[in-house]
Amino acid sequence: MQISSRFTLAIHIFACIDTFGGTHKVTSDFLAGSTNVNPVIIRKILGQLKGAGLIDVARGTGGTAVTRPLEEITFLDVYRAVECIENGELFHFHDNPNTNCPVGRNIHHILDDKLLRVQKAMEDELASITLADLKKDTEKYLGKR
Amino acid sequence: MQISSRFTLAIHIFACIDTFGGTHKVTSDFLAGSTNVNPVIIRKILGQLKGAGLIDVARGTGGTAVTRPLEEITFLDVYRAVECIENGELFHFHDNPNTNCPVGRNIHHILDDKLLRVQKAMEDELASITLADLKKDTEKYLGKR
DNA sequence: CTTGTTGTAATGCCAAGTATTACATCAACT
DNA sequence: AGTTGATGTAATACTTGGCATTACAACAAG
Repeated sequence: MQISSRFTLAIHIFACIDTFGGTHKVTSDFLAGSTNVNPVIIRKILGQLKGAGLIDVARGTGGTAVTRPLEEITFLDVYRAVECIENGELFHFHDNPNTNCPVGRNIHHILDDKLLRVQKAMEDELASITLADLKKDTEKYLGKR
Repeated sequence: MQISSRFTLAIHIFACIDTFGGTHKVTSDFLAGSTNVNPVIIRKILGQLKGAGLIDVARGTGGTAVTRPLEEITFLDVYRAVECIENGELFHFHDNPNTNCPVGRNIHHILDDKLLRVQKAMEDELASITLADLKKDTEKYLGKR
């Protein structure tokens, strides 16, 4: 299974705030237009990002802004805000391995640390990318055309 | 979304082959017993592992064996055999970003390399673990009890 | 040719993602 | 104060993918 598009949507949202935050009011409808995704879905994601303290959303009047300096928000922050995996575990384990079988009884002991290592490698890489990097590259590509 | 349990199931299967391959005939029913998963699902996974050239499955008579030395099969090989993600992409992108919006038009250019880096970090870590490691740790834990 | 097994199709169920409609709530502006 | 344009959120529906299950054809060894 792939990681839900909520993550790429959230990043897209930040790119829009970076780009249009100064000139437009960035509303859920505006974002829905840019992403081509339903405004309610956008609002749900905005709610998650807000819940994680990454953005402010102006109720009533509308509009969105980032709360912290862009260098201080990583892709991992965004990923965690938006990806509601149970226990934060990347790998889904089969539920009830047979405890009467020595392998079934121990498979978690055998595997858990390895899976965690893989997950950590991915999360470390996510943590190495910040919204400042995103903004820089967004400007680079928008400048071209 | 989490990575399907097919992956942990496949690893569990290899642990069973390591442990019982010498003494039992490792059939889909046997594996279904150890994993507590339906035999048909097991056979489907066995088919994928076989398709990837990682195991031989004895049709008719039954039983399973690994084709290569364990040091030469990595978790990444198993992951790729079993996880049928389209294009092998870990991240799911929203489908039709608005090409009339400069951000929507460029979001793929902006993001793709970063997402690939994250995916590669994960896959490199998967590639660093072999079935020989799995066997070693399986023996370690089974020895204890 | 019997037996135990694999390969696979058909079907069903459930969870999660996404779309959509509807509406209450809110804050600014007139 | 009322209008207006937003957000927050519930309800509903659709689709997809994972997994379970039944059934049966194909197969290989005895």
